[in-house]
Amino acid sequence: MLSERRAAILRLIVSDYVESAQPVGSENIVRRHQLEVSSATIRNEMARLEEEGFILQPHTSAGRVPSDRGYRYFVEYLMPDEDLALQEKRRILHQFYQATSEFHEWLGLAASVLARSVRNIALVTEPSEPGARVKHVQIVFLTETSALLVAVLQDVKVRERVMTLTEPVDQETLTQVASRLNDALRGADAPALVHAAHRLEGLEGQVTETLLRIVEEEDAGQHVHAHMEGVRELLAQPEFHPSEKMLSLMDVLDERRLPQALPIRELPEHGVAVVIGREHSQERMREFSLVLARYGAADGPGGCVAILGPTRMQYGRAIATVRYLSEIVTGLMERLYAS
Amino acid sequence: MLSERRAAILRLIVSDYVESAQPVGSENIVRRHQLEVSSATIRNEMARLEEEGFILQPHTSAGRVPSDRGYRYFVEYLMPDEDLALQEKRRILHQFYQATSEFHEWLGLAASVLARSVRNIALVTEPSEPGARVKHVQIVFLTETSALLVAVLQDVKVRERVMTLTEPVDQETLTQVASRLNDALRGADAPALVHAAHRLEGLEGQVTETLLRIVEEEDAGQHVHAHMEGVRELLAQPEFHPSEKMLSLMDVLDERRLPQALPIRELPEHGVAVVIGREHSQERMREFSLVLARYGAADGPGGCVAILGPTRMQYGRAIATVRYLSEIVTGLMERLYAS
DNA sequence: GGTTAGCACTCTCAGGGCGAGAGTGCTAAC
DNA sequence: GTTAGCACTCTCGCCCTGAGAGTGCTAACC
Repeated sequence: MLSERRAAILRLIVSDYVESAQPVGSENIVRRHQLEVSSATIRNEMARLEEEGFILQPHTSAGRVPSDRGYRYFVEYLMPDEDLALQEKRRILHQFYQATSEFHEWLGLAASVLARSVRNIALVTEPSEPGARVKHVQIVFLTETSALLVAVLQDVKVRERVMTLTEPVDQETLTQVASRLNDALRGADAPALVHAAHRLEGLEGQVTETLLRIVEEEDAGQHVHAHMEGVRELLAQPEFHPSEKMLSLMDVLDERRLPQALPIRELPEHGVAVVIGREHSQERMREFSLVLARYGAADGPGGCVAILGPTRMQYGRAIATVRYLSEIVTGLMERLYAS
Repeated sequence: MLSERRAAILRLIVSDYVESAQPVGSENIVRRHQLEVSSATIRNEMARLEEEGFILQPHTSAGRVPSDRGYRYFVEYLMPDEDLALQEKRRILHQFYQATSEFHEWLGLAASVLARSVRNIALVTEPSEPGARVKHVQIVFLTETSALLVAVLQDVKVRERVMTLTEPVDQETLTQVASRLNDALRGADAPALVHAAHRLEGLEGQVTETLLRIVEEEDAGQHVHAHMEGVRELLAQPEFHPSEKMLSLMDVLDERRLPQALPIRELPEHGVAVVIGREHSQERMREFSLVLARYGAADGPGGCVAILGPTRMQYGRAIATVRYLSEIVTGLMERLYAS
């Protein structure tokens, strides 16, 4: 434990440094906080604090900076037990009342509020539970030899998977299978599914095994998705030496509507479109170039493959790669929608 | 149209500048490409190119840099019609054979391959189709007064939504409603749903309206999600003046397993955990701090709310905000799982 | 013994000066 | 139309310097 005075000094160093991002010196500390002692005394104490590893000096003749250990001590013993002002709480809560009622979007909102509130990166993960269980199953006809398995898990999570079938079936059969499995597998977790998979045969067995794989992946936390916000806030902090151009890129990326900003509709049927710098309709994109291509069948569903970079770009290579990947994805999709 | 020689010079300027990120000068251009003419000639031509707006000078006595118009001309007329080497194509294709068979993940893979291949940001959107149609509907019992609507759209997209019901129902009823709606609404698009919503009453009407809202949102492209990769690649380019610390942050973020890296299991039931700098088990996180809290009921599903930033952080504020938001999310979740 | 004034010392940082280097445009001759 | 030559401009890296900030030590003081 630190003596009371040393602790007080450490507290001041931490809070000043957090605020200014500048190493804090003994002289400054007395001046800013009107301490009753002289800077020499502070210096003596600081020397001790440094010996014990709570603070460190970037170089001689610089002020002190808290070490990890210093921060830890601060968090553990020195930090005022802060709580948000009532007003701020109300402001935050308010935003949740206005939003949609989709839980998923609430999480995104939480991340966004958090990031803006503390000017750092905020992460909010989707909920998950160790022992995933099947709540409901549905199988949808796609083609004669493929079907979409939709599984609702106990914690209101929906997982889907395309299955390739060994023999042709119709929706009627699929619905019946789903109905039987719903009775048999309600509330089943991984071990129960293993058991059931041994017992069941044919289509039912195949579906059960797919369910098992879904549940196992869930248990392994493989698909835990996190909403991330505030990268721009963080990179704007002085320790990252932010450059003008970098921040303007971050602005473009933080824009939630980036995918919508892609001029997909204007794409030629085949081939690659290039938008360079000031040709962009959006102000923010004026420093960047975009190389993009559509994928998917001409009259069917489709999306786009794109590259975003500075106007200084290897256009030839970019175009060739975008084109090739859009072809690959188109191929994959044809296989999925089958024929 | 540019004269042949001027076009050739523009091409050299573009390709040299793309490679080096340095303004290119007349002397250098003749030396590097062993031109038959002198630098003075090049200078004359360059002066013309600048007059016509194809290139520009950052300042007197700097070399020339292509303008947006210059790049455009390059892309339109000067660019060699590049195609990827067969070997490279094979390398790319190979990765698609190894991966899972989930279309969604293929798109992520495409983005990742693209980003690494051209060292820029890659975007790949999920497929979408202008006139969304309902393919299959399922309704899952959650609580007496809430149900989960799962809709499969024509283009194999699954959308879910929690519905609050006006009167208590059981799974039996829900299944019947779903079955009737599946017959009535197969292949329905937005206008058809509007029509049906008018005709149908009670629970069926409510579900149809929810479906309508889902389809409308889909048509508006509101949920077009894009896989984004390669932010780090791009920020490492010289025009962004990348700093050491920034790149190390990007490394942490590009790590796909970031959510898994959060030590959720070790979280206390209530309260907030703080991990500072070198306390992290992961090498890469050593320069950063993490403030995190669990949300969700103690024995039910849950996730985590976290802040990631440099060790220089307003811990007090961060802790208070994380705590408050985890409480809010916990509350929302309780309402969802109801009681 | 703790505190402090005084002081010599160290190191960074911003600014100025300077020369090298790169690049330009112009002119006159080929 | 091309080019050698030249004067000119501007950046950039380097060095130097002085100011400023900060430190540790010592000796005196309470």
